[in-house]
Amino acid sequence: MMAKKRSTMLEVARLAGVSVGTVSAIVNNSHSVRPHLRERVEEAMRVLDYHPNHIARSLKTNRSYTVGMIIPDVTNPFFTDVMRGVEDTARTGGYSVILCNSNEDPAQERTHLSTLFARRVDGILLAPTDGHAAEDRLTHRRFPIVFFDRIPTGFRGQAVVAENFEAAYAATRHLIELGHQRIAIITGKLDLRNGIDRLEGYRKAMQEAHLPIYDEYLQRGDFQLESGYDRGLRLLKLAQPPTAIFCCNNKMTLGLMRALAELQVPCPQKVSVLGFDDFDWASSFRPKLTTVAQPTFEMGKKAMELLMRNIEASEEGGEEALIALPAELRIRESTAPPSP
Amino acid sequence: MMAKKRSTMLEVARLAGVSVGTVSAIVNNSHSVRPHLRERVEEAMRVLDYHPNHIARSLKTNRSYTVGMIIPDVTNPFFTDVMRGVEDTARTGGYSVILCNSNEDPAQERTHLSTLFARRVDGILLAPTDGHAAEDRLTHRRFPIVFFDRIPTGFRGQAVVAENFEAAYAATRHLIELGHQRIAIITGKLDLRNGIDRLEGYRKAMQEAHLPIYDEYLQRGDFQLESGYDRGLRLLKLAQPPTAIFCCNNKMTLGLMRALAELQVPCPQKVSVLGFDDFDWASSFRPKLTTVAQPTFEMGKKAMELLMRNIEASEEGGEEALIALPAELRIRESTAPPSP
DNA sequence: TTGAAAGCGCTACCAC
DNA sequence: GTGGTAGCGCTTTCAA
Repeated sequence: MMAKKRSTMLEVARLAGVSVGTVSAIVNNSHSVRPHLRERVEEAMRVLDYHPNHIARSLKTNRSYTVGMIIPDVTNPFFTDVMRGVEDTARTGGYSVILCNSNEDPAQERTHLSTLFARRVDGILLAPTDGHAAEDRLTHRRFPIVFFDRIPTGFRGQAVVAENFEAAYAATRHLIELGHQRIAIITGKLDLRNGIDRLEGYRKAMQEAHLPIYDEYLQRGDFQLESGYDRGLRLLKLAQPPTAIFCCNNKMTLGLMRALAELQVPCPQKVSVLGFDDFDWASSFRPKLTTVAQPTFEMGKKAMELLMRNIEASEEGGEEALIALPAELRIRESTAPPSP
Repeated sequence: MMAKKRSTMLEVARLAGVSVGTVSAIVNNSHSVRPHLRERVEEAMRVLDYHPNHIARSLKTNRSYTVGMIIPDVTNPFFTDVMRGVEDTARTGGYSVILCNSNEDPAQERTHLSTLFARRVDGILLAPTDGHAAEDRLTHRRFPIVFFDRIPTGFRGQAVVAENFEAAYAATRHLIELGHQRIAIITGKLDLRNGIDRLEGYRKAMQEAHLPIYDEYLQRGDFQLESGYDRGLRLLKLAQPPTAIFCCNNKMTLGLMRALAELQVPCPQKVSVLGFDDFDWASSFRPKLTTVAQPTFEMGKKAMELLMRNIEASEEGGEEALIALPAELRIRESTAPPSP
């Protein structure tokens, strides 16, 4: 069941009684063609069900108009929301995107990276699984690559992220203003700058308010559901449990909520929960989750725009660019003043 | 910041003092080459950091080793779970997958379809947004395409789906056995076979139990969150509301739960909820959701395997194939006997 | 076993 | 504005 033989530009040209150059001009809108010719050509394309052969074009132009996007977790709505922004922008710019899932596994990330190079993608969008992706980047230096959401510590290059520090600061402030004093945090991976920045935002707010940060209140997670569940359990079983928990991403927040339910700890009556990342489902929860909403679609859009500029730029362009997008605190029902 | 110029097969050939044919033979292992030549060539490839140009090969062989996958909603974990199965299998077979999001919009679906054709993907995996995709398929007859999850009514071709009828029947039976008599359903799109089959499974169980199906209890949704919310509200505000609701996909179930919360209707005390599609988050809910779990990863795997066979098959193969995978009822806390 | 050469379908350049 | 044509890098005959 092979694809049936497709018609070529030459066939279209013959049927319309013009040259391939003219057909090409019409397909690419490269220069103007007299209306009646254009019409005839368009008719011929319709008749022959002509679809331009992208492969041939790529060979000639040395551009595949395809980019690769590697994300750590396809089942996380944060990343798929970003993907929507990427795809939207890509389509507008005439690019397709090959989506790869690294499953939070550095080895899979590497494999995908080299597959993408072999496929001659014009550029790559990457949310790395750990802090070592920079090395890969160096290996392929001068190749258009834009990081998003997550960037390795000490990274220099092009990236689009949220204002993680500011957002975490604002989130913690909200908890403090509610009257909480015993505020815990479940952090993300700390070899990634978003993980660190969120922790630092929390730290600054706590210090400013002269609130102590107990070691047991600082739980290190890894952005995955299990770690939220596990650290949550640990926190709740403390002799002196926190009255509020700031949880650094959506998956971990889900795990945390599971832990609360299991221990029958009422939220927000007994403990307030504030999660990073908003998602469709956050407001379907009981209680509705208070969250920090990142501008996901926007992040994808900006990242893809940056990448396209990057690709289109001449050999020169190696300029660094770190775009930080503001996030928004959405106060709902999972945060409340501590019970007396 | 263009990718740096890559070396070509001709350059390798020259450096090694052989012809391009010989280099090609070595790269593809197509026929044997004398050891000392092979060595010289391999050395040259190393020196020049040669990577075969996949694009040029595709142009010649008319195979891109890329497939397209079109799903209606990237943010729906059901589809991304299927995607994981697809990607896994694709990688093993040497294929890459271009993921496209139609956003439940037939127009976007069409656009993607033609982009994919232009890119000369070797085949397509499709979960259509409506019942008309078949037409497109006819247009591109003999092109390897495998449907999954959703298939247009009256469709003939290759597809992988869940045993929707059986699963819906079992789900409804569960509700009936719990003692419910007033059981409502929020259906999916009814021009898609999965939507219909789930409705029919429900219908059969109801009829067998001699339970009436009131018109107001049969609410037609469209697989999107809003419709679950809206139909849920409608159902709950009925003079005689149902004591159990069977909701035909995950997104709508979320909407339904939101409606319940808003109206402060306790679940399962006042009304039981049984949702189609299981997902990570289902068990983080309060109450934990009783669901029908489809074998998502498996579905992706099977669909990709079918597609690859399809692609590899000679012109002959037009055999139809409808693979139906069993689904599993996961009883948790959102279903209980009706209150007296 | 190896080399020479003809394209794959398209773009881009140069005449006209 | 339009047509002719030379490749892009590779695979694949066909001779030698």
